[in-house]
Amino acid sequence: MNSASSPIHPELAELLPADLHNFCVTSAYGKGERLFETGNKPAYMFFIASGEVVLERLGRHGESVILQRTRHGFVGEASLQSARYHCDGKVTAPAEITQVPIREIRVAIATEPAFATRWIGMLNLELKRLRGQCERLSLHKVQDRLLHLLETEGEEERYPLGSGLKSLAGELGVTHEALYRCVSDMEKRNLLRRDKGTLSLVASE
Amino acid sequence: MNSASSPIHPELAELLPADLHNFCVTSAYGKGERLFETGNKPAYMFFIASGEVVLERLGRHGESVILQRTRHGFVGEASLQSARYHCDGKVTAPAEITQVPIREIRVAIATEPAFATRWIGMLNLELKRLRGQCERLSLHKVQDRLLHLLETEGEEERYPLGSGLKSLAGELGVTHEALYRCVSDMEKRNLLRRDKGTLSLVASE
DNA sequence: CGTACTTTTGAATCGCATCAAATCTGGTGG
DNA sequence: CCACCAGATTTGATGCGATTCAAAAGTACG
Repeated sequence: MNSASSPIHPELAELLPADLHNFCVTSAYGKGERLFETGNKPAYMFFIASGEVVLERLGRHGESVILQRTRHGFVGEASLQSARYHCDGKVTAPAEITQVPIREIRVAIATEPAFATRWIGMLNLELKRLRGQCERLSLHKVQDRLLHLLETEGEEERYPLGSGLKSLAGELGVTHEALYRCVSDMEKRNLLRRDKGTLSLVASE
Repeated sequence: MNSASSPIHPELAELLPADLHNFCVTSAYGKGERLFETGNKPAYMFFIASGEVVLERLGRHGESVILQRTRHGFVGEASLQSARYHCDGKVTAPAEITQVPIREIRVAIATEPAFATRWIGMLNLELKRLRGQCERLSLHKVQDRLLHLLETEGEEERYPLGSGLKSLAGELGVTHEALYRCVSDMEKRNLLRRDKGTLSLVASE
């Protein structure tokens, strides 16, 4: 389903050194495609320009756990030096994705200190995001988790739903039923608005 | 309470370039001491050689959330390029800690590619650990979280308790009462052993 | 010895998971 | 264009498990 290559995303162009641009291949991906699977040997790093990708791990009983939902930026950064993927990368909404060969990234890090510093900056941001997610998951009520998400990840207290509330439920670590009920409760109490594909907090006072 | 400096931990010595060793200061810290506080400007990176340190963030209602418990390795790696700390670093068990000036680390990353690569490797490990923690926190039952912890973080299915079950409860995102009950249940059912300061799984078949 | 903290147990309550089923939706092929 | 299907959405009922509040017993430390 991949289409022809095209110019890379400006943010990616700014992060990568110029001599890496030639190794980039940008393609369109359809919903349901896999970027990689658990156990495979990582060969490419994937930059999401648009659409949505989730990192998913399967528990021993087949339940899926959403480790990360990305609509923008790299997924699987941690696989730079790994021998195998430790989760699956699945496209959940039609996406524009640029693949960059990991080997070349490693070389660039070892030869271009400025790039290494930028890469570290990216990892630091991801660490903070993950710490935030842990903090969120240690809240006990669905509403608290949802508010925390809107406050910390939302822009202007608005948060885009990639592929519906169901996938958001996975990210919040609750069942979709619980999230549906929570959202409709909060709408009734006029705390939350839901417009097509976006959740937003209603300004209180 | 800090005592005189001493030779740095071999693992740290291996990570850092030789010319950074002179900037390291190793001291003993007592329980309750703070390495840093939310809002402060990061000046040092802290390497825990022994003891225990937690990263803690206070919710708006004063509840504390444990973001990370470290008994070995760096804490607050993500603050390398941050203007401010976004959580508190608290010593929870008497510790040997080496402080390294952040400025020098930044310089070293920008001038020694091999060190940058090692640093990135460390960040990648931390990312994986955090993803594991998110996975754990999205389990719904205390017992499942505890088993997951023992299986993924334990060595030989043994896991050292730094400062008691209470702090572990925080890390698992449950109340200490729930954890106490869970542990004693599992002991009764002969699934778990608790020796002074260590939890270990009982081999099943 | 007293104080502060952890550990432990008990009882009541509440929120979420779970199971079930109905409705709605977008997309497919006839 | 319509029938149909797979998936998402929504609502309902029930039970379990964790939170919460309370209190007692154990423990470390000055």
